[in-house]
Amino acid sequence: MELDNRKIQILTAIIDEYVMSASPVGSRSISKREGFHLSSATIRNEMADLEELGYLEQPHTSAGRIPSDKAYRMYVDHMMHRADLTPDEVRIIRTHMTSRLDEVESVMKQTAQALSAVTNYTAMALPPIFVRNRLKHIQLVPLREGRALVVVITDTGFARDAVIRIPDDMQAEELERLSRILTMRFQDCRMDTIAERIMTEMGDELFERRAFLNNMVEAIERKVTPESRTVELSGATNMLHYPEYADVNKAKLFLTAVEGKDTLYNMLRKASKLEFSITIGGENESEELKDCSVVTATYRMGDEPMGTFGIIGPTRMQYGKVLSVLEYMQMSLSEMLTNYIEEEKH
Amino acid sequence: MELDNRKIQILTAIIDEYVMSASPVGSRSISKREGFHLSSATIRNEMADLEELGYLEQPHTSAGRIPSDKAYRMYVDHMMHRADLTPDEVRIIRTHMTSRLDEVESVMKQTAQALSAVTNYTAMALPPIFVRNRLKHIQLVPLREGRALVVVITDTGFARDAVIRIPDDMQAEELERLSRILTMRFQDCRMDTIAERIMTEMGDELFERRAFLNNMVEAIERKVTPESRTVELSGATNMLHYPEYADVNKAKLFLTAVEGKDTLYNMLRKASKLEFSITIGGENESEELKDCSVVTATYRMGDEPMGTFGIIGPTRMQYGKVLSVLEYMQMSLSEMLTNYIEEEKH
DNA sequence: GTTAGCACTCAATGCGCAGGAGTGCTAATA
DNA sequence: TATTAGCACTCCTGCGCATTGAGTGCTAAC
Repeated sequence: MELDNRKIQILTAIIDEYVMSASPVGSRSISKREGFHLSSATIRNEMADLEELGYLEQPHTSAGRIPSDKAYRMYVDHMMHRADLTPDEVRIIRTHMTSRLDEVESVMKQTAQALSAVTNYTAMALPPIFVRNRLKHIQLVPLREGRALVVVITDTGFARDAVIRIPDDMQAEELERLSRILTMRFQDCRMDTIAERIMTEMGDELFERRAFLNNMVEAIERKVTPESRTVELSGATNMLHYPEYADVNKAKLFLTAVEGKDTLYNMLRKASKLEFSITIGGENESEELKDCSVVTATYRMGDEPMGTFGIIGPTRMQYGKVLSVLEYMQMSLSEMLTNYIEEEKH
Repeated sequence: MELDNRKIQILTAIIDEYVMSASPVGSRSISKREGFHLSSATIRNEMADLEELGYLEQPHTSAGRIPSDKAYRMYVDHMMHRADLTPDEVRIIRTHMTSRLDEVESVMKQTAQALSAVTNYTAMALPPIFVRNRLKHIQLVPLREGRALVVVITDTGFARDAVIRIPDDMQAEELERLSRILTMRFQDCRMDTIAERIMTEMGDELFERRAFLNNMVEAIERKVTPESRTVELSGATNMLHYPEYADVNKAKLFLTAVEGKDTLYNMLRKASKLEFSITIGGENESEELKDCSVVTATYRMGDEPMGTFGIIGPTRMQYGKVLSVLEYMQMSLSEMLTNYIEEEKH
């Protein structure tokens, strides 16, 4: 026995129905559907087959059927069609995205908010990761006795800075000279290796300034690495609308899992290797998300993937719609960011 | 009839009991308590009086009594005693507070985390508000053709920065000169007035650079004002442990109120005028928090109040413990921050 | 003023029963 | 041979009802 055309049609109908209603689908409701000219008995036979094949499950004997993870997998791989965004949905996204581009963190926050508002699921977003960026410019600015500002600028046009201590005898000219040397020597060096390279390559040369160098390098590293594992999260409570989470304990498990953002961070980092990813129910590594699905997309600056965002919802999810929304958002984010660096680079 | 000593003793006992058990307190359980040598009948009479006075409520005729908001108010104002922190609690707080002081946002995040971990309620924290700080230094750093970084440093030692566009013909020397002039002229000027003052006092003088000035001033304003209304939130799901929120709809209301951080932001801003504040149940302005209590504390840098943090819990809250925890945290934060500026100022 | 005793109230719990949605199987039908 | 009508069966769901027990208020005695 195998999955013929009619079985696929029926399976699709069951998934559609279940996604809408959240309750087990009976044979009668399918046979009454537009486009099916089969009696409920025939559907029943087919459903029994689909169950045997592992695409359907029965909560108990006298209930209808619900799709299994395997069914959703089949659905997203072969049966699903994208659902274009309505003008309304586009409008919702647009009204959320108001931040200026140079405030990346807040852009990502708004991305998450827009996604959760438009999908009614939980949304998350990873800010751009700078470690793979390259150094464009480094500048030390004297502030006052004993303090200076160190500013690094990446090839993607973003700046990070930190106030650092400097030796009392260090003058403006020396800082200026150092800025020039560091910029010249370490331009195009990747941000994640710069700290080490500065110390090994300059440590001996500037032996008497070693402590200062160390200081500076540490400050840069702190600002550039995603130390805090930031994940912008929005709409966690959206999940409480769905009958899957009518039970407080279920809700607690889910909310606790997303509140401790480590799980999400790891998932997104893993997904950042892929343009899009869909993880269904039991495919999730995290125990608490075994009856959720996670859909992610990765945005780029130019050719370089920079960060990932996505949504979490019940396995019973509107995959088509969600994918379209993510695709739209990926496109506009990537475009915005890419234009930004093009402009930066002239 | 008035509140004599015995009534107060009984009321305290009922509150203690109810805070522990979350279920209506009967006369028997009080009469059996250590220290009471009264029969349940006597307690019943007293309880009837307390109800008449508005300190107790009865969910239904054959249930015990629960304390009213008025009772809690009385309790925190007159009956409560602080509960010293256990070494364990101090340790929990310490292990959470690991961030460097110059990364204020992450310090506040950790403050909220520590508070929620140690109290098992929901915690929130407002980062320092810079508008009342004074300018110490302003620096324009040339980045490359058409761009510069503007950095402002406050008397409290914190730096904010933004990338701005500059006219193509603007050279490094001009930026340096401008930095010196701006710093000299507007040093000690309050951050919330600086934008306006720069425009009125320099606008004519630097007529040909007016557009640029405007640009710069706007960028500063964006970074300095708490536009994003950031509230660090932690442990929202802690509330789901309490029987008050066994119903998903209750939970949803609470979590939604807390997720849209505006309510919290406003509450904290209002509370920032007070060293400590306790708001009980119906005293809350926000409808969704009418059966929560909010306890806040304000931390300072030197003499200046800088921000506020606090916890939200069910009205049935361990007020004594919570106040002690907040007091401890207020002290250590204020101390840390004050030392920080002392050091900055030499 | 305090307490023992008692009748009363009312939410919570458990049980049984009817209703209904849905199934699988069989036999008839096209 | 595939489809379908029919039917017995399963099992969740909701409802009504009686039972239980914690707690009360009141009265009368101490």
